[in-house]
Amino acid sequence: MSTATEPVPGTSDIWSPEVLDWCALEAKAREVFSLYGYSELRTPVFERTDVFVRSLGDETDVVKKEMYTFEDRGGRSLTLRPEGTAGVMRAMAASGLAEGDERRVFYMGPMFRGERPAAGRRRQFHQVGGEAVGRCAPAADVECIAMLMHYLEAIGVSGGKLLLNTRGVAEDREGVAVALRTHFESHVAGMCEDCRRRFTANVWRILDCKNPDCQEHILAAPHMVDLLGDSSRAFFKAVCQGLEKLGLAHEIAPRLVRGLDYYVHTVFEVTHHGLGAQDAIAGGGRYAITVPGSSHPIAGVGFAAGMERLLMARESLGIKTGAVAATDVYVASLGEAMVNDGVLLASTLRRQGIRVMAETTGRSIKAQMRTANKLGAGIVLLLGEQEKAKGVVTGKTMATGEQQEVPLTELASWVKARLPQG
RNA sequence: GUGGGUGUAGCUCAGUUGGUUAGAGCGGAUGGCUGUGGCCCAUCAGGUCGCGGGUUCGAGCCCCGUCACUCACCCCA
Repeated sequence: MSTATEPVPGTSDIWSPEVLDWCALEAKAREVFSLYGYSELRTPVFERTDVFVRSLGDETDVVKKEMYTFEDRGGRSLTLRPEGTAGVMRAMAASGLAEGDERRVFYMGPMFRGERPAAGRRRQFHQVGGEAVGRCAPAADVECIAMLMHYLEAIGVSGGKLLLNTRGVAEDREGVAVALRTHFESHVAGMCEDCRRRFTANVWRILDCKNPDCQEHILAAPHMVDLLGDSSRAFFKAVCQGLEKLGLAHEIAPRLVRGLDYYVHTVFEVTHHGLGAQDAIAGGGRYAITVPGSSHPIAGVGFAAGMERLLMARESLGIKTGAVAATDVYVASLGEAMVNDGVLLASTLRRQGIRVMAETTGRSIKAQMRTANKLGAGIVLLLGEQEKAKGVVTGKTMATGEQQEVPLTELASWVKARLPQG
């Protein structure tokens, strides 16, 4: 409510039980990705700025206006990672990736972009992604996409639409650019300001423009696939065939180019209805990235999925992790003098693997019972002067209301026998 | 960065054409005779009406600014 206690715009506090949904996404990621030979990699949350500028391309929106960049005390320019791939490639180069070596890693964690927040868009958001480097082959792309679709299925996100396109090999790009410029040359004057700039800076991106004034010319533009050389076309065709072989439905999206410059060949996106205007839940493609300080480009294919959006998709499908009771057992201490005995009792039971909360103030028994009920405790253990004198506690099963005196020596097994899972 | 919507109790929201002590539901605390939860009843706590100016005899209601949230554009996860 108060401005001072509000988290910074575009960031948020994630409380239980929502955290349980996050844990479920993370657990499934580790489970599914390991089936494909991927291992987890944790890279720093910030990198030297040029790691991103060089990898993503300095004409991209991310680099131009969305990065959180700052100087450290030594005057180095550092940047909070706006995506995961660049850092992963830097780590690959740092660890010494041998020629011909193949590596598969996955990651998950926060990313940062200084954009205006909206539905499904935060300044700190979270991605789970995977990268397979060292092989440039259509089957590698197919497997990467297959793994992503497998993951979506595993977390219950059905109904996603896979969009596919190709950007071809680097050698073809100049030819494509020339063809696109030729097409747009006569129309560019009547197009939007961004497109006029893109025309000289990065023609490809014109295809991405959503401005209605530009649509007519964009729709008339030649399709990417038709402008590419034979080898690029063959690669793309092989990817499509591979997906068909696995029964993975996909739709060719001729104008899908994606926002980052490092992509070559295959690019893809998975969209999902019912998320609001930001309907992409995952995206990726094949890339060739030369990290600063390294002479060879690293070839790979990867994807990233937005965890917030996966959660939104799941919610729109009615999937929700149920709230879990805060505790199984509540120790009610009758009177302040009994509190320490109650705390000791709780401590003992926890060593037996039982979830216990103990009264700390010795309020009225009524108040304690209300608390126990609210916490969802299945069992309440009452500890008063009477019980202490006899070496027992009064155990009450909340669902039935029945209660009995239980000797301390038998307490752990008595409780365990009455817990949900035994 | 641009535009729209919103901002009243911990939460969800009422609040009449500006009018005096700002309300409800939920939640919370306590109690309903000796040491017992849920249902019910009662009492209590809790609000600088986002913040700052202005208009007015008088502002939660009107005006301006500002901050925040939210949605959309741009772009993407």
